[in-house]
Amino acid sequence: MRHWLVKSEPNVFSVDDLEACPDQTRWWKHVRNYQARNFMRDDMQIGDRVFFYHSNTDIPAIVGLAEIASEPYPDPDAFDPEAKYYDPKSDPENPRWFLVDIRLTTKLDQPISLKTIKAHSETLGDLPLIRKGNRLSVMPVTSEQWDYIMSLRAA
DNA sequence: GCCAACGTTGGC
DNA sequence: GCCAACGTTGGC
Repeated sequence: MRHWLVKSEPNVFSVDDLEACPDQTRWWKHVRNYQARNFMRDDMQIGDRVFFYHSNTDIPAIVGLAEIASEPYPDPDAFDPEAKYYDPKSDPENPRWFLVDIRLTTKLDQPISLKTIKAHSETLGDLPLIRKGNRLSVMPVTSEQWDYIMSLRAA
């Protein structure tokens, strides 16, 4: 099993929005970045655990725990000329962009803030989230990092 | 293939 | 609102 961290801007799609979805499950985000795409398309598996992170907000933080709820599948909006995320270079025969569904398992009572995570950068320094300039919207988390971050919940 | 210009991300 | 970092685009 792998672990991931996915970013979402709460004014676009928040953990509360995910919680309100049927079965707390929804497709996740129009990724248009090849590195992120490759993680989703090639490495994500049903049941993988996911940190749901709020970016670009007052207190950037991990706000929920989720899991991958579907196999990767082509992003239908990439084929729709009317859609904002239409990409004429993606076609159904050879789709360029992919989605997975995610299911919220736990909304955290006490979010784990970026500030807290950064305070442990000596241990978590390899986490792309806290590497300077990193803008990946989906990134792998090692099981050690996962456990360590979970241990910060009580702090 | 190079690289300047531009757009986006996202913390602060 | 600012700005650093980075990816993409497009002229050459």
